[in-house]
Amino acid sequence: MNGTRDKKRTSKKRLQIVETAKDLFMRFGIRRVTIDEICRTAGASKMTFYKYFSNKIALLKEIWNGWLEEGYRRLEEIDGMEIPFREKLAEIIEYKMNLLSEIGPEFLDDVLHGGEELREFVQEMRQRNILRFMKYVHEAQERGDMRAIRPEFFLSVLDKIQELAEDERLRKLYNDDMEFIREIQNFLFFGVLPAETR
Amino acid sequence: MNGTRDKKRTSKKRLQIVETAKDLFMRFGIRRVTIDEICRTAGASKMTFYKYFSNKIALLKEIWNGWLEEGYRRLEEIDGMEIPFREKLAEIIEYKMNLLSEIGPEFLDDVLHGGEELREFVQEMRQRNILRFMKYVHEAQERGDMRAIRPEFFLSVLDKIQELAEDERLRKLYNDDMEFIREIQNFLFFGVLPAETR
DNA sequence: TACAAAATATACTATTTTTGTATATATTCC
DNA sequence: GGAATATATACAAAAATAGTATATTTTGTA
Repeated sequence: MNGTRDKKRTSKKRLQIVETAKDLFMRFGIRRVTIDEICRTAGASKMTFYKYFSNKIALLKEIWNGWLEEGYRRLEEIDGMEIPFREKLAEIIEYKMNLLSEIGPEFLDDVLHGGEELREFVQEMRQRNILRFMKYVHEAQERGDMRAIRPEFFLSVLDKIQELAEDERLRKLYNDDMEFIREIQNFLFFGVLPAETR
Repeated sequence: MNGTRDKKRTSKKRLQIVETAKDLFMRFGIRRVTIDEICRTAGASKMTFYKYFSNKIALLKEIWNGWLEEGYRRLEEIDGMEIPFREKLAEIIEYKMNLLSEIGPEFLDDVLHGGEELREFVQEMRQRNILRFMKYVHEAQERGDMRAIRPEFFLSVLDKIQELAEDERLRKLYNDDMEFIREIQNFLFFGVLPAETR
């Protein structure tokens, strides 16, 4: 009577429910997707759903958590690579922006304007995320890889840049997404001054 | 007391409601979008909505009708162009496929699996559409622009081809949409045999 | 300015959807 | 065969949505 917990977390139907929900949430946001619809699409019965999750929010939290974990793993993976810091930063930004565009604006909207509980959860997760990343930035500065700006400032800048990246009208001014991403990266790395003056 | 009807159909808010609904319907389908949401997004009050439309279906019918009218116009426009018939057909197909991909699968799903009334309406519109197109095909055959296949058969073929075009897995096998569309066009024009044997 | 048309705000009821649970049955897989 | 897992169905409670009534405000224009 040991592996019960583990079995529960890896059951076939459970995984199917999670994957289906992920897909639907990403396409339509959260409020537009009903539990019934998730079950139908996943080919699972409602009872099975409630066996594993107490409600839609619980399921959502698990999905969100999964993304964060994946993000941590990716961060460490990138950090372990034998490339200059600048390229590491570029990798991280690209990863984040791709994830963001996959997740889609509807999803983020619903999370941020959803109920109190969800907003709190996201805030908390964000906080933990930030702490990890701050440590990372600090180490980079110690090594001399980054200018001595305050980590808190850097994080706020990243937030603003993310907002920029989500601006559709802006994005449309570029021929393709890569060009847009590169522009953002270059600005982040070098600022606005031409190379000679630096 | 004359232009009342016209004024009603061209009122600013009315147009805004229609445009907003179009956008939301195309992105999320019909059932996922509430009247309240349309009003909020359009910056109109619910009373204004009900002044112009009796319900969501009525609004939808108007939108659908608009697309059909646009389609007719485009058909005539293409027909009037000074290009070979083959290219006209290519233009028509491209137009249809683009419209279809803009509309999105969620929309079509909801229309087809929606209530009785809506299905009937769509059937009726389709019927009218088909009659017009049949006439077009017939004329082309009279001019010798098309092989003498039966127009009904040709229409069924087009239906099947449209189903093909909507198959995501198939589409993914091509580098880009244009290559995919061209493959379909070529098949439609020339069949499967190589040029020498024709 | 003054009027009529158009739009809004608010509040409310009826309807429909969705949620979450209970119960009895079926399937799967050691 | 038996435990774990999944299902079907039906149902009450809760929540969302639709649609209406009434009173007020904004807007265009004669």
